[in-house]
Amino acid sequence: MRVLVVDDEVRLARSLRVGLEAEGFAVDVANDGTDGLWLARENDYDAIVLDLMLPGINGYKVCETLRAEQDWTPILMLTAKDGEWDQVEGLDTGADDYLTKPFSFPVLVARLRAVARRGARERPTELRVGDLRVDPAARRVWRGETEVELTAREFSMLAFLARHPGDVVSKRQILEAVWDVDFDGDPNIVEVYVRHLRNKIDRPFGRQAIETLRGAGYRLRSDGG
Amino acid sequence: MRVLVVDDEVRLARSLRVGLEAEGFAVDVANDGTDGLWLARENDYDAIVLDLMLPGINGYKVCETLRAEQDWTPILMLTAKDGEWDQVEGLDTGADDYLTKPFSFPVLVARLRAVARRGARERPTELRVGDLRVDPAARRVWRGETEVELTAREFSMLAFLARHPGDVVSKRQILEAVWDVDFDGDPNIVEVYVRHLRNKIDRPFGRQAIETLRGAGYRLRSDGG
DNA sequence: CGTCGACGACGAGCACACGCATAGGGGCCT
DNA sequence: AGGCCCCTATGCGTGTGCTCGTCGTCGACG
Repeated sequence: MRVLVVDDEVRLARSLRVGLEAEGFAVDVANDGTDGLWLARENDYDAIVLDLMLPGINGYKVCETLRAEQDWTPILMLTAKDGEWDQVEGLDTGADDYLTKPFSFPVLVARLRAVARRGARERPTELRVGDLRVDPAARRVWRGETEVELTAREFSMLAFLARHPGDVVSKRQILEAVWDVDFDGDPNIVEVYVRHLRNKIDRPFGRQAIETLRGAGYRLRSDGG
Repeated sequence: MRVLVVDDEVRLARSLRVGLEAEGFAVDVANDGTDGLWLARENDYDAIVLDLMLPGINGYKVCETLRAEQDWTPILMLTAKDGEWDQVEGLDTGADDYLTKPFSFPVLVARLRAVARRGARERPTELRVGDLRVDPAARRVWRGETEVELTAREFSMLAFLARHPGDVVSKRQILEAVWDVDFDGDPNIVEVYVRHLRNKIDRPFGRQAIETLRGAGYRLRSDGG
């Protein structure tokens, strides 16, 4: 169980290292945000304990950056005063849990085990394919900076494609994912909706994100067209 | 140290009772939400372990009800699948901590001690979505500076929406959260209440906080409209 | 290099189910 | 007894999903 501790308070960091190692964790320590980010990128941790207040890059940004780079390592955020830190905000940044200082060590361990056990869940938050952004939770889509309105079916289909960027997906796969596993209508419907999608996310922007592979299926270009 | 365990899984409840008593807790057990609520009202516990999925009144509602009655007994929420339960939502309902099943017993004990030690906290939580303010504890709502009067159902529904600002919530989700997990009546009821809400928090202010997404559900604009 | 076949693109039209609106009855509490 | 709230029931408009027929285009093969 590998853990990265990012905290600038040297004494606290040290006692965390000792304590966690006694609990059987393998611990790395960084004393500022830059180092923390670097270590997090280079290694594969089971969890990261991240202080919010840091010299250089603060914990908030570190977390945000990792998530933006598709790194979903579980993060336990440490916050100094509960007043100025909004829990919701913390979790929204992409942290998996938070703890308010001062905290008791057993609680930290318990929480750490909990977030690590849950593991790096892949986040549904936002799919990015080139300059195409799909947010399944909010059911919103952007091409670059402009938002695009899609109907339920259109969205469902784009979301499916966006989950397989650069891959060829057959008509059958699309039918099963977007319609039903035992869909037996006219497969033509897929072509119709591909067209609708192209009219909304490609044509107005003079781009070509959805490619046709004759006899094989469709492919969403991973560079977004 | 008195603890109330509310869980419908009889075997789990029993082993929790045995384990916690071995740890020195005095344990009461309820097997459904109704009993749990009743026991919580009648007695003065140091903490409550509350399962989310319950027959009768679900854990979500139990928690909400207690808080509405100004009962701040620390609550540790147990959630079945981490997928369908949003941690933020759990904490905002008024729970003090949460634990995802399956969990290890020592972790449960540690967390339980932690929330109990912290004690009955005074309630801060207020949900803010744009200029819309929802106070789940006090059951009050403001649009800007003017307070809005809502009925129980209306409030429950708005609170749910406010816990997912900017996200689409399906009619099914709303039914499960606001009504019951196994609600089987006419989903039309959701539309009716959406209308009521709009009449109270949107129309008088010439705003549009609740959006309709055909075939998908509803969305509370995160800027409040 | 030309022809033919198959697959996909396209446009328009139709049906329907989804969501909106409103009214009214039943139950609970005061 | 009255009022309030919750839910059911029904009609209505419209956006959405889907069907269908035709046209265009790619690719294979002689």
